[in-house]
Amino acid sequence: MATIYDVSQLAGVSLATVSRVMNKNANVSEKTRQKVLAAMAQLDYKPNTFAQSLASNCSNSVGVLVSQLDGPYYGPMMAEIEASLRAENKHVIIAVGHSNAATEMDSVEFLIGRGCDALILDVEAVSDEYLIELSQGPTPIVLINRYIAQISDRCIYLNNELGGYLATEHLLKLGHQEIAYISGPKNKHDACERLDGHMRALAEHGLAFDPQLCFEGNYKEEGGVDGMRYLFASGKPFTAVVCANDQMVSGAISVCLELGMKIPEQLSFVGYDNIPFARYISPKLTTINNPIHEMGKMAALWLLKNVFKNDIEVMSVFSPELVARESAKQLAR
Amino acid sequence: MATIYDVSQLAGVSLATVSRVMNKNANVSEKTRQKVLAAMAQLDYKPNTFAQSLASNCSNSVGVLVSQLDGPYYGPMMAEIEASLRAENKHVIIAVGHSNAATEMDSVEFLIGRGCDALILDVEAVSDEYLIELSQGPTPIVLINRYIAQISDRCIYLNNELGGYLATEHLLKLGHQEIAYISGPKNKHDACERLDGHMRALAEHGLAFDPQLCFEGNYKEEGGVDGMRYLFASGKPFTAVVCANDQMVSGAISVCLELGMKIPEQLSFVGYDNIPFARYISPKLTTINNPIHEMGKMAALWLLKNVFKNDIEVMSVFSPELVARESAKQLAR
DNA sequence: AGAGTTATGGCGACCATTTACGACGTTTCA
DNA sequence: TGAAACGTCGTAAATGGTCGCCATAACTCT
Repeated sequence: MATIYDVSQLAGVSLATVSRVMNKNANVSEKTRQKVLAAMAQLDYKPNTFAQSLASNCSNSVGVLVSQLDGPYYGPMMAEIEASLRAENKHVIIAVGHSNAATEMDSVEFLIGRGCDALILDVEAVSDEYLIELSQGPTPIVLINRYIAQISDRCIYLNNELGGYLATEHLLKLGHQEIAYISGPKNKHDACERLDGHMRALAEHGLAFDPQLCFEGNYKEEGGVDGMRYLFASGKPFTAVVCANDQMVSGAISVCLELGMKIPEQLSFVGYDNIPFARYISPKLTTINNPIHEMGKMAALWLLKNVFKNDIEVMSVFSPELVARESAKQLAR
Repeated sequence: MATIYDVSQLAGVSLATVSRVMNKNANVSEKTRQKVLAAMAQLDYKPNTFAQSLASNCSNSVGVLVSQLDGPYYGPMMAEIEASLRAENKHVIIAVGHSNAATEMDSVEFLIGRGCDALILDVEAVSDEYLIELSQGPTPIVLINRYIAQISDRCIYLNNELGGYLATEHLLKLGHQEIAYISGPKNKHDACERLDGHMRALAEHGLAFDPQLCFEGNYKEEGGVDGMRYLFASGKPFTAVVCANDQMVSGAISVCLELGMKIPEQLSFVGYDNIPFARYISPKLTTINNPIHEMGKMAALWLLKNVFKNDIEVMSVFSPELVARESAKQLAR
């Protein structure tokens, strides 16, 4: 493999000049530039990445830590992150945190130890304090799907509380008064925020929140299954169910269909996330749009601008929006 | 940041000895070992990854190239790859090929150029010859979901032809004779193989393959939607549909449900892949199990064993299996 | 005591970048 | 004409862990 030294020999210039040609931040005459370029082409020269990283202390890599890789949620986000960074020749190193504090911290250490220039974190279990301290370290971080006031400029998130509010408000507008709720795990920030929104919507309409009509699911299909069985077993009446994500809605609906119920005629459902499948399951899900892929893109662009100093414009913030499809229906009187 | 030199000074030994302690492949007396370890702890010494990579010409990273990151298919595979490699302190760099030959080759170059020690490739557009040549290069590769005879030891794949056969055979056993087929893109290997299996099943049962009952979809939900509309418009009679993946089944079924049809009473469906959602959509999908996550794990373990020389046992091969659920039903006479 | 084994040190190669410094040569302007 | 300014390019050192090779020691076993 040809080295920069070989190139300098062939071109008849010094090492420094070859480097100057490659990192076009210094003045080099056009004539020497061409000589060097020709020598590089002739030798099929490719800079040694390891030596570049050592000397410049920059690996051109970004670590991305997500809670999980399976499931419908993170794929679109990863896709956007990869595309945006790849376009600027940065590579993406992935790690999975499994929504566990120890694993999340271990993953952060792992990524930093591997020389990532910056991190994109979607973490749920780790404390605010940890992240604030981390943000003061040498490796820049961006938080996705989480808001911490002290480092708000590094937070790219959706107002989950508002989303939860919109979901329940939609049902209230359709005349529903007895609304059950299948929550995500209470140790996850977004799950709590969504539930808060639900409770605020109830309160603003003068309705009491009934803890017995609230079930803590696991954000997976089984969570919806379990939640639905719990709600039926509770004996409490309800005409609509809000689920904290679409996967749990699909599990919940599958239970109802197995019991021979007609959805949404007998029971209305509202989900959250608007995963790609939401429009293909039956009935088509009414849900809250969660532009997770755009958030991924925004995180990547933020890093390109603020860490890699690219001259890129970063988009503005977004809001949750209701997507009304078929799974929620006007309450029959 | 402390360097290996600082450690050697504090411990009163040479650089070489410190290195020997870290890379426990040489004889070091227990006494010096403890001295060095103590010095490292005292200085909170962390080896510089970049220097390690430069000197050892090994980055402890594996490049993973997949066709896409969104969709339900690759998430589980990535999750297993990440978990298996992470357990051995290897990191995963991702790239997306978009089923396009130029992009795939570019991505391979990108990953190799970044110093990956090995590659896991799920590529569809690139030619066999390219991959054979690549396999002879300095960077080891493993192929997922593709079989090339000349490098069969590096291929981790499922017999797609057999899977296609099993799907159609299941319907034949249920009495169906007029079976439509919604294929994946014909430029993808696995799509062709699955279709081959379908045709073999028909042939073995003395049935002719009718090209008019075959539609080339795009492996996404819309492909199923388009396929279903095409089939209905064709005017040809059919009692069952095989789709080359589950996403297209869900699209196809959604068209039928919109038309007020009863599934599976009026039309049977068999899918392929057994994606997580398959059991939560209504009706629950009868499909071919595609253990893509296990294949990911196997690819990772193969690399750990053959490239990183870990003493790990790699699992054996797998076969496609039919998962009979609700979307296919005995033909009423 | 001599032979064999184990432990350790020294050294150079690996290789692109950055910085400081200086040496030219050319241009510009007083 | 002389000096200052500027563009261009070279030199040299530091960055930092690994690995192989060779040279010493310091043991252990007959």
